[in-house]
Amino acid sequence: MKDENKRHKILQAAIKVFSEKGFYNSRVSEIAKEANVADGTIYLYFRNKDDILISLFEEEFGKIVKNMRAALEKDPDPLKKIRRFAMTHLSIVSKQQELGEVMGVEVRQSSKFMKEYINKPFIEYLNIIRSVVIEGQEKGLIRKDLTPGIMKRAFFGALDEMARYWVLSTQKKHSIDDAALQISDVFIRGMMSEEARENYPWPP
Amino acid sequence: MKDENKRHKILQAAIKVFSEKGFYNSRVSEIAKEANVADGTIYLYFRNKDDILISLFEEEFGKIVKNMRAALEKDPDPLKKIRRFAMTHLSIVSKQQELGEVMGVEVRQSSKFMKEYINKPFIEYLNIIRSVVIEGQEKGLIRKDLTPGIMKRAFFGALDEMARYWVLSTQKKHSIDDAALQISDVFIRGMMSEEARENYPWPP
Amino acid sequence: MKDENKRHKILQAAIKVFSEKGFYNSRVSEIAKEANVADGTIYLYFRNKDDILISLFEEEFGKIVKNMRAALEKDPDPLKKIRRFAMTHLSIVSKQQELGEVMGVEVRQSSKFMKEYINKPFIEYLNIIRSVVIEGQEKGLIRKDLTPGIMKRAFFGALDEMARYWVLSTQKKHSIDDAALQISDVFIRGMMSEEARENYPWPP
Amino acid sequence: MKDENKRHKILQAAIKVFSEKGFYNSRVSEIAKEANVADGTIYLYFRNKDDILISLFEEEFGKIVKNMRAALEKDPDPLKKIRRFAMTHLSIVSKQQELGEVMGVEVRQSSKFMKEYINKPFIEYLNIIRSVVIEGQEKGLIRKDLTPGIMKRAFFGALDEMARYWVLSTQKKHSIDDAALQISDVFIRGMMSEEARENYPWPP
DNA sequence: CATGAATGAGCTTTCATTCAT
DNA sequence: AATGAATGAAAGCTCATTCAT
Repeated sequence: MKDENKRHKILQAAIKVFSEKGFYNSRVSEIAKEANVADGTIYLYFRNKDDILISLFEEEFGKIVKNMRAALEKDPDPLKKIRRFAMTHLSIVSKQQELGEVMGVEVRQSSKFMKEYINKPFIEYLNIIRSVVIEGQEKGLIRKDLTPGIMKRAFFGALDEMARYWVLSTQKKHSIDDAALQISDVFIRGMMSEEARENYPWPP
Repeated sequence: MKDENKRHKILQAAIKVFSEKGFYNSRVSEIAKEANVADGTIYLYFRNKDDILISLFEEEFGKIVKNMRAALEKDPDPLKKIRRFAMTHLSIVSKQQELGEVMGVEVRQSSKFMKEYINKPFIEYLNIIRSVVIEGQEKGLIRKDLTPGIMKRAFFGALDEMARYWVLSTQKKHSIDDAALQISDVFIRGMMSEEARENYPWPP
Repeated sequence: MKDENKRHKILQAAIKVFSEKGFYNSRVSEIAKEANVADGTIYLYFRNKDDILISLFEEEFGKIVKNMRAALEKDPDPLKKIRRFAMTHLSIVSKQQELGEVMGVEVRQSSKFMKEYINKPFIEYLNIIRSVVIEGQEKGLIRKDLTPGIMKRAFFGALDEMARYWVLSTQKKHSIDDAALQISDVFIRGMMSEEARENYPWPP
Repeated sequence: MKDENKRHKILQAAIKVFSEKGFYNSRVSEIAKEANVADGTIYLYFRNKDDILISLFEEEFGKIVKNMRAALEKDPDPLKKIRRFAMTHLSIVSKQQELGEVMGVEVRQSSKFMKEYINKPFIEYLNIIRSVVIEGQEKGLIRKDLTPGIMKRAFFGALDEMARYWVLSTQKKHSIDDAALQISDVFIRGMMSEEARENYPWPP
């Protein structure tokens, strides 16, 4: 198993095939064909079909988590971080549509057993939002009566549903950036503390 | 009618089985067993396995849409309608956990062909939110720079992600009502127009 | 699973196919074809391919054990029982050549796990010989310094090797009855006690 | 010779692996691993997997035949030769358990095509017994009404079944030497001519 | 209308064998 | 000569669907 490159080729092929047909309607042989390898070769790099999806999440989602963290470091302001999260998230999805499709569509489908595996990086991703919310609360910018654990899911859910729509719809009605701005704007205003609203008006 | 009753029994069985194992990991024979009918009987009422899921959505979702419309009519105030939507949505999900699970988990998984069928009642459901947002904008309560089509998805997505978490998690950390209140509160404050904020303070 | 007859048909087909190609070189689809059923039908009656072989042994060998016991009851004399065992054994094998082939050839090949299952009726069969030897010893006809557990295997092995040769060879050099007589004769004379040799001359 | 040495290493590995799992449940890659060579290397020394087993028999069985012949030469007396055959056979099996296991278990399993190859040295081995029987008959020690071809199979079968039991059973009930003595003793007494019994009493 | 045994297409996965290095 | 990654044919098994009863 010299060829780390081949593993990557298979994962890329899997993203494409899964995004087109969904996990359960995808055939291992289609992935092999798309990756220009023999069916058997897949099994040199992955234990089984499930393992392809799991690896996809662990590795690709891992990268995304890393990139997101890097993107947010630029902004010291938690409120701006929220906006940036939205922009970055939807930009990732729009740039890697197929990956986005697999993420958004497939995360929820697999058997509950698989969900455990998949959830790890996913929860990590969600917790980026949670950290920002907590940071905002500590700095007095976000209302303390809001539960960070609820906010992280609400915000992610809002973006994710939007992304799914955008990715699946053939004619893109709304600009994806516009959606990111509107959604983050609503969340920021909605979560802002009273003091912040006076001293630190939004939009900046 | 004996007929209609058996069809219903099958659909109820399908909800249970799909919610436990997911569509692709459910066997037609399991649904038959759960419904206390023979495998073949299923095919007297449904064209095929896909048709069971499609019918599930059309019929069960249809009821939900109807109930939601009825629930919102009680409130003339668009902002309160938003809160009520959240409360009702999460209450439906928590009361009919299995159906909620199927809705949340399965809507997104099936082949794109099926999605079209499933989408119809789903879009209708989303458009309830859209109408409320438009109504709010017309009454000057909601900012006019927000796109109703984006808001409907963002709000639904926020609630849905929360519902999914709540439904799948074994130990329910957050009260589902609390989540509904916080999420709707953030959206209402976030979407409110400047004038409304002065004349019509939130929470009421 | 109404049709007990169909199960039997499959087992008969399996005997034929296994005897021709050996267990590992037999295809489930070949058995299905030979039995005039669909591939899937096999799995309504048997858990898997292994289960076919296991069932074959449990059921067919069971019958043989029963028949052998019945055959031996006719003779009160242990020495004559030994001869009859040989005659009956080789006659079973020669009449049901294919079954004999599967028995002789396949018993020893399967994984050690399977062997346990298969061994049960086999040991039972061997123990028929053991009982006869013990009976002979009690009656003073067979030397007491011979271990019944060794004799049972030696005698069975002698017959079995002969049967295997006879079954596999295309041109049958030796008459199978002649072989049965010679082998049992050698064992009887060889195991006889000194007193028996005087009072109870062999052949009778 | 480096070459011949590697070939030998592979055969030794094959004996080990085949004896543990059986031919069909053994993987070529396992043999390669056990022999510390690459998978592909095996195919420099053997045509295919079947060829490994065939070579095993031809070469290892060949040695055994040679050793057995040498062992028997020490005894001029055919009856003693029979006893020595039993002792030597079971001692070989007990000393080279793994090889014995492969011999006993695998000889009979492979496809009929393979059997032809395997049978050659096997028949040769059997014919050692045959020669002894004939020699015994010529010297008037063994009854002339016994067919040497039947006796060779019966005697070998008796020993082989014992060996198989001894090799496969984890707790060895019977001493292997004791078994060899008892079995050969029964055969010798059983085959002895009347005159020999008087002039040449057994045991010597 | 209802049944459930039977079907067989089609899937994932394995593994003996090859061949570029 | 030696390697071991790559191959792809082939097999066991599943399960949606049918249809004789």
